[in-house]
Amino acid sequence: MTAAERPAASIWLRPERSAVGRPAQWSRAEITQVALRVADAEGLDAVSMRHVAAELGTGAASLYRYIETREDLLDLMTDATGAEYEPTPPTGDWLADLIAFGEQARFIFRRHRWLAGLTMTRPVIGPNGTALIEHFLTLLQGHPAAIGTKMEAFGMLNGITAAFALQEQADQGLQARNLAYLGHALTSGKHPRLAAFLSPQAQLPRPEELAGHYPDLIGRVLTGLLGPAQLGDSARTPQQTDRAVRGPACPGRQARRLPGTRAARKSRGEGM
Amino acid sequence: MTAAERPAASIWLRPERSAVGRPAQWSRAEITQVALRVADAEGLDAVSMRHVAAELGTGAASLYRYIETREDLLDLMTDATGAEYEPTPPTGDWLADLIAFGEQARFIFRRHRWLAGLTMTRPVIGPNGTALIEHFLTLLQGHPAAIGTKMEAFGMLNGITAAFALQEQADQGLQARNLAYLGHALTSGKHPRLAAFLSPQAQLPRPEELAGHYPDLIGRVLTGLLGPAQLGDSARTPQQTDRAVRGPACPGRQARRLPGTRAARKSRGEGM
DNA sequence: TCGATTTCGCGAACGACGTACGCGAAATGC
DNA sequence: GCATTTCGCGTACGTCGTTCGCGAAATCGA
Repeated sequence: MTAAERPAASIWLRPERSAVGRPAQWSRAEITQVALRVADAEGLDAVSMRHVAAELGTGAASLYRYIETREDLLDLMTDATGAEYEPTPPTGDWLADLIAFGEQARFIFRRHRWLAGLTMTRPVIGPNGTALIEHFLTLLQGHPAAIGTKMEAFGMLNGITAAFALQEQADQGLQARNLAYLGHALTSGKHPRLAAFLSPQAQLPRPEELAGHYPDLIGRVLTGLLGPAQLGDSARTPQQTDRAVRGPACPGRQARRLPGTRAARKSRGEGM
Repeated sequence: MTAAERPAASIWLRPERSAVGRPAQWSRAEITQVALRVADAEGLDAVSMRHVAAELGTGAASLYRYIETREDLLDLMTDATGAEYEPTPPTGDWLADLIAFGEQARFIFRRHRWLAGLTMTRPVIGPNGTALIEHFLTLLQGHPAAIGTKMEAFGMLNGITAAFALQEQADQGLQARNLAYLGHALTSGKHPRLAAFLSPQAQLPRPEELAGHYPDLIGRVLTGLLGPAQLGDSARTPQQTDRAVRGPACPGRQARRLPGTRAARKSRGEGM
């Protein structure tokens, strides 16, 4: 009880089980898998201590031998999804590699509809997240940008991909409500331009089109952060302050160079 | 009871109060304001029916005369923040206008730290949101893109801005935990590239730098969706399928230039 | 002015939640 | 075999969102 009160380190820094005494019946990994199944099937709200415990055939209190809080469980779930990435060796075209990386993230977000919201609100880094960052940096191996800039790019890649996923999977009922309200609001006649959107036959739901924009958009963002892709990148001296590579983008403002930064945290799997 | 059971339309489509009977003591707007204060001061979790009711000097049950569920209250809060935008007339440079629009959103997200996460997970459209979309479309007045594409751009602008805000305001304690774990993970020696990030002296959070990237990034995204900005846009025939305007999907190389963003606005003498 | 009617205020209660406590059971090390 | 250590988990506490039902307060029609 000495100091274990408030701070409580990341769950991956706390020992899972001890060598002595009665051996545990399950493992964090098993519990995490059960929680993942529940979340995928019934949503994140269904991941309650009681529900997960019941799925294991026991009571809620038992779980507290494995985790200290429900948030620990969510952290484990988030990081667990990071294991679903299939790392691919760099091809020499870093931008294409990064886009492919993002596409994988998109599929994972689709597989676990609760994940995007969780990673946005609770970005957590565990073993899989760490490996993912390392892999991301491998894809950028030889790119001249500063390491801080690369981390920033990693964060933006994840953030925007999550935003994209959330847009794709917006709740059906909610969307219908919004549409219904819009339809009503238009009767006031105060929204002529919006009216043009709802007047013809519904052209709202067409997810494939949105999805088709992803590679382009994410490519633009990454180009903005890391500079235009060129195969000769690896020939240039790595580990410098990168800004020279970038296009001007917002010319009025910043022509400044800020030396190495820290920037993005937000690993791959993280949670709400 | 006939059909009012499950669907329950958007709260703005449900009557606030009736003309007959005992008049209500408060209004939805007043309750919303109280909830906003609570959320800003103590976070979204503190916005419980009991807490908000206590703030009004009453019991939790009373609130149910005004809203049907807590989510209604959250919806009201979300839409209420939409009133904080200060609409500005179009300057002729739509990209600059949209970036300024996004910057306003960023400030609002900063003012209400609970808002970004909420809009991502529960995108809701009420009166203020409707007006906001209308204003957004006004800024794109004359742009040749199809209306559906413009709506898509609206969604991406909001989503990415929220992702940006969430990145900026990532929980301090969580970040420290992540850093602590990373430090530990590096001892395995399996993450050489990541090690390069943590090895030098601490590069602590530098939010201004991240913030400085916002106009550039959002500009690139919007350009990707809507095509490069050109002042002559309004001269072209509006309301067509836009695809011709767009650049190639994956800008592998190609020297792209984004036209001025801020300068044009200033020359027209606009308030933000 | 006076019921009839309609709505409001809200105390009390229900079920589900996260979590703490404590004890008997089960395994280990000596 | 015994002391030690951990595990399983029933029970309980406090908080949450929400429902019920009743007395109070207002409006409406006459």
